[in-house]
Amino acid sequence: MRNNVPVDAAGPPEGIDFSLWGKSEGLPPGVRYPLACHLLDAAAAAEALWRDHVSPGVHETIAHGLDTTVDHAGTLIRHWAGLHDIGKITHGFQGQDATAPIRGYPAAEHRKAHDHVAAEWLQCALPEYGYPKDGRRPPTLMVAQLLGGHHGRFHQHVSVSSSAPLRALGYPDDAWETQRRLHLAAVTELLGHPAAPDQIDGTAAALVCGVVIQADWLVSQLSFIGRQLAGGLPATPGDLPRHLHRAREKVPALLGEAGLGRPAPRTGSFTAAFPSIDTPNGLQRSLAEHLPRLCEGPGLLLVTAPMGEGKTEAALYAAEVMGRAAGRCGLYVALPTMATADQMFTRVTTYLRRRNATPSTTTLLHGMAWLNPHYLSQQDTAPAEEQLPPDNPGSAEFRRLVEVSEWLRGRKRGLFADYAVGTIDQALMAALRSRHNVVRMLGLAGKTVVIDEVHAADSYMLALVTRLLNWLGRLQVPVILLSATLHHRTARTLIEAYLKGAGRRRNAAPIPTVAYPGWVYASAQSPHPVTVNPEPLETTQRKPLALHPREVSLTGDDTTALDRAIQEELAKLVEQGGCAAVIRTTVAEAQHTFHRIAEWSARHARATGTEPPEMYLLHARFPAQQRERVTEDIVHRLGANGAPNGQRPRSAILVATAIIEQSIDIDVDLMVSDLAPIHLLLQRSGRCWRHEHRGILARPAWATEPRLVVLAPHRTDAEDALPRGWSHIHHPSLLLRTHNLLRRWANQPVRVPEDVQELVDGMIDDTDLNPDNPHQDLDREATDLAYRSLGENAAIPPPGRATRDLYRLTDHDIDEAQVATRFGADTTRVVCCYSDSHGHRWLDEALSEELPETGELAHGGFSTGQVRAVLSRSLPVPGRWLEDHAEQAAPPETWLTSPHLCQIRLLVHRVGPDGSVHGPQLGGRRMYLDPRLGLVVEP
DNA sequence: AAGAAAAAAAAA
Repeated sequence: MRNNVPVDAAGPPEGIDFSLWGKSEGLPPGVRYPLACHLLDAAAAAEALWRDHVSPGVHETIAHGLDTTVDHAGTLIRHWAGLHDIGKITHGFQGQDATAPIRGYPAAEHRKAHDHVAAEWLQCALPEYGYPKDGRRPPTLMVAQLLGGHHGRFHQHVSVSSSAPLRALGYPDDAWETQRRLHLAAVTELLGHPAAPDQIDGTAAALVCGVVIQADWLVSQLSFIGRQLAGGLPATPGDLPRHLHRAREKVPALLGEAGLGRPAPRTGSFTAAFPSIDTPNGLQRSLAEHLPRLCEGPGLLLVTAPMGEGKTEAALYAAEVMGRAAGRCGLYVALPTMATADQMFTRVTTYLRRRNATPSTTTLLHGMAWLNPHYLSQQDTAPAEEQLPPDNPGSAEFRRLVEVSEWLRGRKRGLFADYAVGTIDQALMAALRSRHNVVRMLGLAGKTVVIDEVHAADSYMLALVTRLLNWLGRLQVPVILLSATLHHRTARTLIEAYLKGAGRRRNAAPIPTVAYPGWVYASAQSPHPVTVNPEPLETTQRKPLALHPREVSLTGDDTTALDRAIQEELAKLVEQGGCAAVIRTTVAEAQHTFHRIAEWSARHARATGTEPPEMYLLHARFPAQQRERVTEDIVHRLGANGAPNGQRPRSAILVATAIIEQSIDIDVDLMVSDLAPIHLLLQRSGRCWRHEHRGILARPAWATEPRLVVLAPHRTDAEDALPRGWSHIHHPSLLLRTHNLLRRWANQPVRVPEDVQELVDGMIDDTDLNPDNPHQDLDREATDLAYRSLGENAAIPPPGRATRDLYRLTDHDIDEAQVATRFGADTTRVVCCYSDSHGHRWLDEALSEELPETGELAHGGFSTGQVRAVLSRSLPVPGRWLEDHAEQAAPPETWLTSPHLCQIRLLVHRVGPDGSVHGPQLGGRRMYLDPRLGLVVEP
């Protein structure tokens, strides 16, 4: 470390110009907040964040990356935070405020954004303060770049080889330059001129940038600046120490209001964490017995087990053990969908409430979180809350312990809460080359990251998960992965990515194969031992599953044979009672089958003198509210609670798309499904006799075993036996392979979980499964590879390559649309509205509720109620459908001002004077919102 | 030509 800091220790230098401002927006006319004050505020905030908020484990990681002690790292970070806006001392920036002309400074052409100026100027100025500019990882470059990135995007290094580099870059030796140097000197002096580090690791620099941004966001709040202004501003440089002192006094309260604390470790046994579980099951016992001994620092835990084996509780317990061992006691639970995230939020908050005696913050993170009634801020309190029992997440008492500050509800800040639950996308955005990704990475760094249902990720998303694990391993963040079915190679790839980030050598011993069901624990600390559960896991006894392929013609306009096949499977149900689900591949097929089965079952019931079965239809193309209602209904009638309460129908048939594959807790006596890849079929079969082990259901006599009938084509050798649309949903290679696999297993019941891994691995690896179409397998592999490389391209580079240059973390020489957490998601949300003969538009067919065209809030803004009324009727359609019909589908112009409404499009239905309804014709498609079927599309 | 489900998008 160097110590040649050229600053006079006698006090801050004279001549600082307090009319140079740092903040003016939102302040009263003519009032501007001096830059020097803002810089010291940010330094004070960074200091407090480091002291009171950053996790002990993150302290270590950053200090290690700066090759110094935790204390010295803190001094450096507060110093750097105090320099972040130094680029505002330019004619370009100061001239922005037209109300105050600049006096005594030369004009300049120079118009670079102030963050860019910081990056350039500091690169030249820091060496005078002892920052090395040569070597493998010159700290000068790293610090300049990380401060230049405080708006969320990094700038490229400039080459500064000329003898007068600053002049060459457009910073001549003028009054501006004098002020920049004075500010730099004053801030450095006031913050104790810490010695420059010898080297800086890029991943640590990324986290430090996150801290600087967090500090800047905190002290840029108008309420805080207002308080600082009210306390009086410094008049001379001699007043600056007092300003810093005042900022230091105020900042802890600022962190408190924002909800930024440090979660306390949760300690105790499994039974203490889950008092409602009398006897932990095999998985939970195994982890409780072995994990505490294995965890001596950070690591990765992968758990593979079928649904219903208590994986969530096991993960929450493991997170306590692993978080404590790694000094990161926060928690992020990531799920594949918004619906599953909502459910998990309730479970996790209930658990945390039991585990935390002191108030803590928990956020729910996804695009529609604000619609969740359990996730309200203190401001919009539900009036009925007082009557709720204290255990209900909506109750006042509950919220006192699980609180969310307004600040944490702001964009991109939710991961700074102690605990968070949300979509996997929210975690993946930390690993995307998108703006402010370092803010998210910092949020994750202080937590144990749990990713539930990893199997739900496609190859694009898996590439992003892999890169994220790479970084989390490097940053020593504990990770827990949960999966129902996972190809063994995928499991290995994920573990390797984490360990590689943690520094594992390529030639290290191979990762042992994961047994199913089972768990693997990989230590992030050298020599990176990997442990597989020592004894086989005891699992819930399940009856073997009969997987029965039923071959029938699936192509062509005539569906008689197909309809009849389904009817034959369901005949006994109609006659004797029972519940079944039929899963079709496309929405149109589900609508068609629903229609046919409803007609037939009514007829057949009449003929046999029984009650017709209740019919349900579920797919994504229903208005949101209706979809939710149907879902609730199904779970209520066919779920675990229906049986004991007498809610289970005598007979019922649910027709659905793959939408019921995830997150719907129902139990059917029989399932019929279109052909799909085996891991998805197994996932679906999880709803067959799901609650059998609880012994709460009386099965009809015809249902002697859990049975999944798979509707498959006659032939297994050619693609044209499959309906054309299917190939866009599942690769034909996987469908034909699965079909052959099913034929092989047709007379042999599938034991769950024992046979699952063999089936899942076999579908991909067995060379005999698709002998006639080698080109098809190649095509699938090529497609997978393409998706994977698209994911890798959208992701930040691996931590090793980021160590020398942060630019690649956020550069935008790739298309914005390519930087997404999901690939090819071209979805538009539409609302079906109804236009009467006068051209008035309504939200309902009965013309009783108007389409909101003007906002009812003060400045024409739309109220939550109005937004909710529209969004609750919205449904997703492929964007392509609306492509050439912008005008026809255009929403009211006033919607463009609302971030929630501006993306919504309209499907205008005309209502005639006689009440007849006509849906819109968009190009070759006629659409109509059918009250029973959802959005029907006719070609 | 044709299509499950899934998420997100404003910061100082």
